[in-house]
Amino acid sequence: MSSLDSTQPKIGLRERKKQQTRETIARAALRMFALRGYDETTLAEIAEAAEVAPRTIFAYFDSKEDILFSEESEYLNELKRMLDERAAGTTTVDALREFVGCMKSPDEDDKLRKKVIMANPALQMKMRARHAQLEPMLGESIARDLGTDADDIRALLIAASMTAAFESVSDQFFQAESGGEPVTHEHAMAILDQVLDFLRGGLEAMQRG
Amino acid sequence: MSSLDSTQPKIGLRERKKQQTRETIARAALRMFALRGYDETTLAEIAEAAEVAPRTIFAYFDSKEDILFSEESEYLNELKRMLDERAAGTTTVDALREFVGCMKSPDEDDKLRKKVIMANPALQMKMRARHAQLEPMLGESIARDLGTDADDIRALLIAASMTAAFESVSDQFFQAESGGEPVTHEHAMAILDQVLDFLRGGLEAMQRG
DNA sequence: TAGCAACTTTGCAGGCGCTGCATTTATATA
DNA sequence: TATATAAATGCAGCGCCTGCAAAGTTGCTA
Repeated sequence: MSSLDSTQPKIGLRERKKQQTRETIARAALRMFALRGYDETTLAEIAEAAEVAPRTIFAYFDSKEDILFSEESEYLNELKRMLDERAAGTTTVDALREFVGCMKSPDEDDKLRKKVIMANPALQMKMRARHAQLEPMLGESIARDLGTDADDIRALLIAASMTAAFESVSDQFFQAESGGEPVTHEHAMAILDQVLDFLRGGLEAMQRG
Repeated sequence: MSSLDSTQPKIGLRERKKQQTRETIARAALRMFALRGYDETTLAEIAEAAEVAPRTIFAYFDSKEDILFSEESEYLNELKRMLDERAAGTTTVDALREFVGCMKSPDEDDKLRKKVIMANPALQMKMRARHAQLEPMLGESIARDLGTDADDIRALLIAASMTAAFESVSDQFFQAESGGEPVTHEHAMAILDQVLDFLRGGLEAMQRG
């Protein structure tokens, strides 16, 4: 171990270059999607703009779609991690609250991505499909909280409501850019708490019913 | 009007043949998907089995995916129609209740379709995406009931909950085949009513909160 | 019933996304 | 510097999908 001292070349030139190439491709693609449309941009053109061979793109992304969505998907993975590794005693709802609390507001690229997606119905559908992955994830986590199966109607309802709340919050984060008032974390939390009231009341009513 | 009497050749041979061809293609495709897998079945093979030219398939279906999903989509269209044309005074919830009440249990082809979809993660995602279309539809309808915007959190929550309920019911309709007890309309209605209790209680709690 | 108009089916050429495989080029290590 | 490892590329090819024009059907009417 004496060989690795103060300087830490742990992440060699290789890794750095890879990271850089990946980002170059993603940025080039995003720019072109925004400028000319998703369908109108070919992988060959992206490759040219990123100064790589078309074949190389597939060393970094699974598909054209993935170039656009992979970054956003990181988000979901992070949430998944938080749900899996949450401390004993904390609930799914707590984890989601914490997650929303830590959400960063969208940067320029996020906005561009959203713009590209919103300009293309097929992409909107694909985005929905990705977001929909959230629901079974939450449902499972909630079922654990409740000590029931994942197909328990209560778990499903809670998961669906929380997903809706989450979607609503992220939508508003974006819509805020285009004219609306700025959406703060407090605002997001307020919505989340409304949803919590809704859930509490709903579950109690089910118990009684 | 004297010319069109008892016999009604309204639907000519042409229309009938078209309908028949469409069905032939759909059935051939479904059989092959079930037998060999969706990805493993090419359009050329489907065309051969259906005894049409490959190019002809696209006269009837928008895409390979559409061959599998178009029939199921009819379902959603019907629901949409019911929501749009529902009598004044009846709510979205009423319309959904009626719809679930009229749902026919799945036939052999429905089951085969489900099997094909469940065997392929990508298809499952696409199915989710299609079902997700239901939610904004319901949301809009509910917002009308409530006299609010479609992005009102209450409308979103109700829509999400109802969608979850609907999904749960149709899932159970299918799962019932594979070992579980048969799921009756009464059972479905019971779930729906539970969800209604949940909604009522939740909305009241939000009001108070 | 012959012939015309409208419609359906088909073939052809080609674009695009994506993949496997082999080769070349660049980086890391001994 | 030589060698092992890994990334980038080129190439050939499959499969989905499209536009377009030709060929084949069907339905109506003179």
